[in-house]
Amino acid sequence: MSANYKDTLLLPKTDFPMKADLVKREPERLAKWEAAGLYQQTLDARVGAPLFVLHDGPPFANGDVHMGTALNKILKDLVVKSRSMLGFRAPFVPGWDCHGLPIEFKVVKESRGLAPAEIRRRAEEFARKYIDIQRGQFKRLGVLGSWEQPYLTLEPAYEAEVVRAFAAFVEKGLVYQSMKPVYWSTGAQTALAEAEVEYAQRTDPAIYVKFAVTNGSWPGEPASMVIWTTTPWTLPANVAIAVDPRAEYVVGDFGGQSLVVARALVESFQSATGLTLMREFAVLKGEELAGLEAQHPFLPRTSKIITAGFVTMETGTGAVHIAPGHGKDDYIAGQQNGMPVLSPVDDYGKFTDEVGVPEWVGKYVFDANAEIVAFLRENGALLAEHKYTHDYPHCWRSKTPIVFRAVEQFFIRVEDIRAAALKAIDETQWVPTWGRNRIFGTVESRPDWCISRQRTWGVPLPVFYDEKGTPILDAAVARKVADVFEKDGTNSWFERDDAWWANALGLSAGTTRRNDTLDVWIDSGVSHQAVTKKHPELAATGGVADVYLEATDQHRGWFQSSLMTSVALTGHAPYKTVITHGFVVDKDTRKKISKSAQGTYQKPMEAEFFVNKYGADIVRLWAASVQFTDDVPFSEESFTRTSEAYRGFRNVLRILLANLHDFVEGTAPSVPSSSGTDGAVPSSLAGTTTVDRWILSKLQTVIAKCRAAYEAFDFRDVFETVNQFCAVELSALYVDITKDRMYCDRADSPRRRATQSVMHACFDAITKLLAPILAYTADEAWEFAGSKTSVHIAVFPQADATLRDEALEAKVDDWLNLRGIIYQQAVEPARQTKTIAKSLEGAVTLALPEAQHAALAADQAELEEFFIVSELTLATAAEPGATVIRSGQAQCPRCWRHVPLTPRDLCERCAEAVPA
RNA sequence: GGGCCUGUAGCUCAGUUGGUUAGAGCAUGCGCUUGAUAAGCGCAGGGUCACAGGUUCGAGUCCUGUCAGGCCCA
Repeated sequence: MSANYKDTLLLPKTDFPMKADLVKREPERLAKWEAAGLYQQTLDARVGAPLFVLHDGPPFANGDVHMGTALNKILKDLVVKSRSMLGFRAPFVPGWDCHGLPIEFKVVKESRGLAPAEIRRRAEEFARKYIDIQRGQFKRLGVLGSWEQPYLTLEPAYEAEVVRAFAAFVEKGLVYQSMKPVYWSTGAQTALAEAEVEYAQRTDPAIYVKFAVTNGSWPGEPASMVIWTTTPWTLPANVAIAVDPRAEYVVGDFGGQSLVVARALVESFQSATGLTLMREFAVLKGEELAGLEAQHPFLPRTSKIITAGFVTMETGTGAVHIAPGHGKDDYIAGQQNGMPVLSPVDDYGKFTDEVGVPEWVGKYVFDANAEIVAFLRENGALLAEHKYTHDYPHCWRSKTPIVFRAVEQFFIRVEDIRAAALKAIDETQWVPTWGRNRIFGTVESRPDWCISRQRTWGVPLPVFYDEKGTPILDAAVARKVADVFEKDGTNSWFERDDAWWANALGLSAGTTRRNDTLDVWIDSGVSHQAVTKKHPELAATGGVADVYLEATDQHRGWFQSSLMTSVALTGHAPYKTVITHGFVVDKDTRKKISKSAQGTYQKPMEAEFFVNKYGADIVRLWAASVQFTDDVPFSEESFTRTSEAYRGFRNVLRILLANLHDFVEGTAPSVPSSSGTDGAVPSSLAGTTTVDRWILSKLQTVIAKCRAAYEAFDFRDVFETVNQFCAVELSALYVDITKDRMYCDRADSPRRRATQSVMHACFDAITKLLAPILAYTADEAWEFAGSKTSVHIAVFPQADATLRDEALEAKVDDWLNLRGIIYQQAVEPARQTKTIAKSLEGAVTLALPEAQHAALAADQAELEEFFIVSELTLATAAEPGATVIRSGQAQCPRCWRHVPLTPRDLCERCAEAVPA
């Protein structure tokens, strides 16, 4: 009888393609989602459910989405989708940070000499272009959200909220004005950002100048401190001299003068000045000098000697001239020591009358250098002068040398809110936990927040000045400005004149305004007010989001700016939980792959490149498989590996679907679906065998673990858990073991139907548990399973405790150990010697200790199936062991098992399954 | 230079309060199957747990230092 029994088998059957073809299929599915309004459906499906809000930190609207940005957005999407499937109503309103220097810089670079309003129009155009590009790329990654109504920091309503927040800061007395040095272009009469500074070689006079100490008390008095500087023009602003507290300073007779010079620089000092150290009067530590005062060489005041960490022993004398109005380090040192900030220089780089020497007033500072040097020489304060060539910052537009110049800035008084901010930090949950220390440290030590910028592309600083130039810090005025902005946009600030504004706001004639803008960190920092509190679907949070999720650099950035503004406005943090992730780093070097390194980095790093090559689900699976709290290793190899794991998931879903091709839910005489949506009533486990109940028990653990992992934002654990379950429990064991019954049993045999019920439960659970991660593939499988609605509106299954059976799991663990023994000791060696080709051809003898032997005897038939062998003989022995021979029985031509055959030459089971 | 953090098989990661031959998945090699077939199954190899000290009867696990890397400051 050579009938082809293959046609009588119930082989797996499905149209779910083995080849994913994600690059082609994902866009089609995305189009379907959009047409059906899937995002809105996910919300509509949770009407009345508790609200969960992840508030989006706005990415900057320039450039393409690179892998770091993609990681961030995918992680957010994993949080949102999983919270939704955990039963929450989880709206996601994405946003963009639109103002700021990088955009202004690009716009101005393309076309110079534009009026402010024109710069702003072009900047907005630029921002909107990239918002569209990024929006498309984020959507393509499978991120669901309110993409058509995002929040943009350039929208009038948003800008108005920024100004209202400023008004509230003013009202609470947190805002004050003070001087601070900035890069200043005398050629363009504007402040510059660091990005607008370029370095060029320049030769300046380097001079050694002495300051006579007025109150020292050591041998060799009276002595003079000696400073070295390459910017003589900053000497009129000198208020202090900084020394290294731990360095040694020599008080000595240098060619007849008593001078103080750092020990380490005595030699270079001697050769530069020609003054020889004849005698040492004393040696002092820098810290011992602190507190002394020295006479300014040409102004009627003294300089205080202070200590500072930035003093080096590379050049000069170890004593550094400090002019807080002309340098960053100087400014900080001045602040720490309560020094005034002097800046006797005007917009054009000319000395003002504050300079203190009438002849110099009106002189361009770089021209004044020579006069100052000459003056010092005449007065005996100059010890030496030489030419010094160095890289000096220049204005990228006017090519003129830059001056550091203090200008009026506005600050938020951090001290007044620091304690409340620190308290708010401890009331927040930080993931990972060390995030708390990170932000606590920065908030604890941060200086006052400088919130004004001399920039064009930003929210105008709503401050007016009276005729004397005194700023009018008035909350009510600022609120009126906000109302105008909300109605007419912020360009009105630049397009209308002072008279219009004075009139509109009821200020006295002659009131003026300036073109300062607010720090962009204020923009995004008040999003908890402008977005979380205002968007209708988020409003119930009251401005406190459940989660903020950004990269670790945001501890000093957005996490902090949001915290400070929220504490200032409301007294509490704007978030309950803050999650941080690391940066994407090169797998081989472990060095970061940053957006700014894009130009020099040779390998591709735009998300689009990988999405178009591997598919969004591969990128998502990659994001879910890494420990995101650390830096995330990245390489193209990551994607080939991830693709392998993906295939594993896909093939398991496929074989389950294929085995369920003739399954009708509810007709089976056995187990419940573990679906949490349909409230399936657990029925009996009739028809099931040990292996069915085992996989069901395991499945409950998988469900419980994954739910807990999602709750803890541990997506990697979900990945590992489901991967392990699919690869080992399902693919290598359950599906393999049940092939015989699935293919060969009568279609409606209780055993086969029970198996299908179990497989259905597995498919249902795995598809849902994977849905947040494999957003496209899970939905595709769900559709092939016959669902009319998206898997993304489903909820996760609940673990069913009644299906958990630890004793049974322990029993199967024993079986698995025996399976290992059989394959290692018997089957594999027999294959090597070609005794048998596959395990089903074998007759195995398994020898066991007495007790174990007894325990197994009752399960003889199930064990043959479990081990996938035709015959199993149990024997006793001291140690477990196994042997195999080729089965002597004839092979059933249908199921290929070696078992006794009926007269029809089929085994008994097959004879029953195939009509005669 | 300071603060916070990271360093376990080729890759991605587990390793509970320090305790027997350090695990998993994937990848690799060999073999089987051809009724999940551009799939599936089995077996095997692979780690001086960054390095060096220290505490301990015993350390991947605790302490100190070094090196490499990251973020934020200076």
